[in-house]
Amino acid sequence: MARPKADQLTARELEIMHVFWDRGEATVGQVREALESAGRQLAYTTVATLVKILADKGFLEQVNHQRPFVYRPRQSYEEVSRSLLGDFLNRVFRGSREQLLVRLMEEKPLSAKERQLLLELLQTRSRRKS
Amino acid sequence: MARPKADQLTARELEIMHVFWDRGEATVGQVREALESAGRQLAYTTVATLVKILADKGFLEQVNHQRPFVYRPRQSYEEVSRSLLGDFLNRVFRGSREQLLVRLMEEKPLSAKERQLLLELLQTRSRRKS
DNA sequence: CTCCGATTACTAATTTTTTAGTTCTTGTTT
DNA sequence: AAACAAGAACTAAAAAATTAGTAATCGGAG
Repeated sequence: MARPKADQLTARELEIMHVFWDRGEATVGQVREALESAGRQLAYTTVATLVKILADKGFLEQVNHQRPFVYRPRQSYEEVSRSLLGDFLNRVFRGSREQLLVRLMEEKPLSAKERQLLLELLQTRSRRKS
Repeated sequence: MARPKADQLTARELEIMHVFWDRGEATVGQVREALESAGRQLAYTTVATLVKILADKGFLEQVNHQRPFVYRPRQSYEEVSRSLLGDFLNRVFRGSREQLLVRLMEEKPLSAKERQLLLELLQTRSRRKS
């Protein structure tokens, strides 16, 4: 038997998607430039290939018919990152948010902003004590 | 050019590692059984291949010389999960713990235990106000 | 209208991943 | 000692991932 299909965003695909989530829409050339500014240098055709794959997988859609084709995300950053996080949580921490939280927090102390957010989460996301 | 090397734990490798982290050490046969009980059915040789790869990558080490060989983790769950989380945080959330927290919490309300943990984190992990 | 440059489509090469079969070893049983 | 069975090592094969070259196309410059 061989490797089975699995339709997830890979590391490189995610880098591409970040460009689209930042800009809303872009051409292959613009993506290539953006990646270059961010320090990742890829050939134009490489980026084009990735964009095509992402379109095939349903993460991007073409919005015009004139040449240079413009693409935009079909799924929001919120949706995709939530889904990726869910997978990751299961794969690495077997679904334990607690475990994840412990690991997440043991690196650096909380910033003021993070502290603020946690306080807020504690209030809004906790089960009401009826 | 071709695909470059990247030495990370894959999904399947991680499943194997979980068995070792649970038991401390095990033979290939024991790993195969454990996976079967957990619902994943893999041929003996498949598991053997994975174990070999993990040993090559430095995640497992052989502890004896009699057959059947016994292996144990060389890196703790804490270390590996922290490292994986760090990568994930960068790749998906570009390092923003806040973003991750928001996504993590918007699924389900906090359990009592999680609530407790957060309270504790707020106290111990916050910067002291000097 | 033809050629040019940009862009898109097609092809390709290489490594990894996932899965498992085949062969080789080695200790045990008759 | 011969063969048997369990396990380890070697081989294999298909799909995915990553990277990019080459070929086709299309709109505009001359």
